Amino acid sequence: MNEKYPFSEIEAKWQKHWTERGTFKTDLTDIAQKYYCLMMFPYPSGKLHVGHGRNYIIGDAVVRYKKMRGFNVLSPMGWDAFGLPAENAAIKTGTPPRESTLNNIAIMKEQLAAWGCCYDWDKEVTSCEPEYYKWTQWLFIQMFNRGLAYKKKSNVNWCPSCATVLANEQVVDGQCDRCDSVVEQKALEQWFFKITDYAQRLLDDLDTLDGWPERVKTMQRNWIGRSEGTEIDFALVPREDGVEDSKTIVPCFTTRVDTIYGCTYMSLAPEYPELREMIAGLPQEEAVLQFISDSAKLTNIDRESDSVEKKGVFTGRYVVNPYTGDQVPLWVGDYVLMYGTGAVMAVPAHDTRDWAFAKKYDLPIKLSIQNPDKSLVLEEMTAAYTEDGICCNSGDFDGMPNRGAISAMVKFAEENNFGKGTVNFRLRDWLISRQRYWGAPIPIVYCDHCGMVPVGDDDLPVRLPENVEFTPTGESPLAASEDFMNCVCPKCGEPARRESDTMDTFVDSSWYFLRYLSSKDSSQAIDSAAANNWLPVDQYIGGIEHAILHLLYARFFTKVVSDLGLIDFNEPFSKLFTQGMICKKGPDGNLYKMSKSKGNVVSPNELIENYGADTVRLYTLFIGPPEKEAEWNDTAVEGSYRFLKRIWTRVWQHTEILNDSSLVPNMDAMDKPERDLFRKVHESVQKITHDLDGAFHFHTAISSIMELMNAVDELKITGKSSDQAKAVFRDAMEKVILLISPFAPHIAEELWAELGHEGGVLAAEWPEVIEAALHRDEIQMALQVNGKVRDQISVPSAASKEEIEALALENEAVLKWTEGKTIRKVIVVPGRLVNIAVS
RNA sequence: GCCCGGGUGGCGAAAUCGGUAGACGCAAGGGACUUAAAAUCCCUUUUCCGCAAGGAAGUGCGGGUUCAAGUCCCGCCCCGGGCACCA
Repeated sequence: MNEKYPFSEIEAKWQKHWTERGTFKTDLTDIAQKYYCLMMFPYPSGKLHVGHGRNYIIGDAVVRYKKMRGFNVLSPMGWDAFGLPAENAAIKTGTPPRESTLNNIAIMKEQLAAWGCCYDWDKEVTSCEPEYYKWTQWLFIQMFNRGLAYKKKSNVNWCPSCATVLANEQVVDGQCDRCDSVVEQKALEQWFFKITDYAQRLLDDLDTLDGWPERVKTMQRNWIGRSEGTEIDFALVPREDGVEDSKTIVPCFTTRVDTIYGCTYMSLAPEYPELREMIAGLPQEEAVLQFISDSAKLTNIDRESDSVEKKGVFTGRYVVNPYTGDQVPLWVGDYVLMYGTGAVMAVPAHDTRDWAFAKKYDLPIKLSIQNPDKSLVLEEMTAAYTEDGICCNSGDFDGMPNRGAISAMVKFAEENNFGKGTVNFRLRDWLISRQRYWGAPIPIVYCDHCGMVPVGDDDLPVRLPENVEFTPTGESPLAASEDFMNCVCPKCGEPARRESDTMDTFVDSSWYFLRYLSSKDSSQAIDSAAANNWLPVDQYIGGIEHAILHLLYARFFTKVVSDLGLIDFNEPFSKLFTQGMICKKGPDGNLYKMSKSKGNVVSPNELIENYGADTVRLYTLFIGPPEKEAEWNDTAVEGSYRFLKRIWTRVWQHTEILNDSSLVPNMDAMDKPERDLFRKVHESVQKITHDLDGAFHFHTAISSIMELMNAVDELKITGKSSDQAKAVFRDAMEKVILLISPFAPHIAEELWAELGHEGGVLAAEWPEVIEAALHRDEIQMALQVNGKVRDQISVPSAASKEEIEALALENEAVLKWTEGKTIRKVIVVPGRLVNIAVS
């Protein structure tokens, strides 16, 4: 053994060892104690930085810990390889997306290995490879056949100058990031997945996810946004010029039907399908058309925002409030989005936004809820009254408490056939088509005779053609490839055209965790038996930024695949851990999440070279609570290095003692310092095990190991120490090595072998707590007077509350601070403190 | 704007159930060892008053509950994540 800590040597040695022995290859048939640990697979963006590393290091530490606890752990890895950046790079540099992506994968794989992060690479998936996307396409077809994939018109960001669809990321302050033209909203035929059919199940099943962070479940609940309300049909008043409308009913959804007698106008979304027809030829037409095109330049966030002033325009048309028979004006409002029915009734007296809108455009306001002391006077109101109260001006419903009136009003609507009680969700269907090249082609064929036809199973995959022009031309890149577009109809065999859109990359990542179990199986998408054995995933680990979209889509896919009968579970991930991001100050001095574009990335390569992977791992885990964001500090890395070196040196100094297996600790033979260290060992084991099994608090686990090492050093062991002292020291050092091994595996393996153990640290058992070792004869307690600590006393651990109180009351400091005062109360908290309240 | 988090020393942070605020580490200062440096080891390190003993204040801000509040309640301020085509 070398006095110096030769990290490069031992890290290379053990990484090779793990690979050669297949330590992380998982036998899928052994499911008695299975543990599926999954880290969100990365997008191959280039080089990994230390911010990415947090995810994999946390995962690897969990994998190693669970292995030591005897689990058969599955830890696979893959690549979310389709996406916008590779396509943008191709436009810029000319390197085909496939080439740059595969390059990046090779680099990132090496980096993972250099970190000591180990996976079962036999099960690797790469979403841009035909072997994978064939089955993404197959799943699309299953959904199409079940009516879960459908087409409809929808708005997209459109750059009129580039003649191309833009991703939200490419729109900066309402302008195209390439040419600065003002971006518009343009309605195009798009593919959707009917996730709204699953809204209720996605909501209900959140209650079963006990292993998910509460905040993620809350975010999903709010995103799904279930609300109970009423759908009411307002009849469109016929035009005076006799032109007939194709639709004469304007349905709207409201959660506040109790206010409907105060409805004084109605607003439509600018995208309302029949809007143009409704106003054609009216004097208001020009103004409305102008308004529609102005609204198309606003983002949804601005349109929904309460801080941006809402605009609207009168259509010239009226609708009838079916409760009152009154005609109310029909407006268009930019705050109304084309979701749900695309129409909202407006009650200015009882809705803040309607109040502001009515005041701005001088629309009538009508009171329909009176407050409990009946003191509301419309003329004196300065804001909408949104509290509960009593219905007024509401016909037969007058005098009813407004909440109670809702069911009566719904009943009335149902009896008179103009409305019904219904449930509305905020969740919208998932738009999955992209007018881009670098994605899985949507496997649909358009035939003049047969219409829309899914590609047959035998003809899958629909391969992405190479040699495609990526530069924007106004069409999907695939549409320009005649070889790709021309095909024959799977049904009638006549010449047909392919769908030229590709799928959202979220589709690829919504089922990869199912594919790992049979990634090489060319006969089916999912091996049902293997999936049923291994899923749900026991532990999913990834960034909080995926709290809603990815996790919701993965849950949706799992339910669909379950409905297809391919799996017998409903939720993909039993436990979820969301880690915080690593941030660092950028060149401008501000703190940002680590990313290439902010110029604040720290590469692991140099750090690993200078300090070793174990140091980088230890520091990454030590930086702070893993669920919170953390700021990277280059100089603090040194501390982790020093600690590992210290462990190394201690073993090097005492190899003789540490190799003497005849030294066995015996609690009866220990003197006080030995007994204290022995207790500390077991307190540490208890604390660290708790940290790893609970909240994944690696940072406090590592602190505990540091404290334990401080305690070990206090024993000041030498060759002349007693056998009992040596035995306790030896026991403590073995525990230190085992406890640190999930975090710093290379040095742990090396030292474990140095101590004469065979079979590797992963095969060693995780230390068990000896309860008796935790016992103390005396405990320290604080003495407080009026909540301020005035002294510390040591009391026998078996002392009763009365005995402790008596000891406290005769304490000198207590006497001093209570002198001349009246003792009101004495509170004894065993094991902690005594508080004496005086006045 | 809406939804979800967060705010504790010079810095990263700890405090598991309302019970001794600042564990552990970084940085800084002092010292030992050394021809010297590195490495290592020891000491100090929330702020203010004090030679000291000791005392007072203190967990973003303002209020409240309690014997006791970083922790619970009400109202603000600031920072981060998400907002459906970045992944």
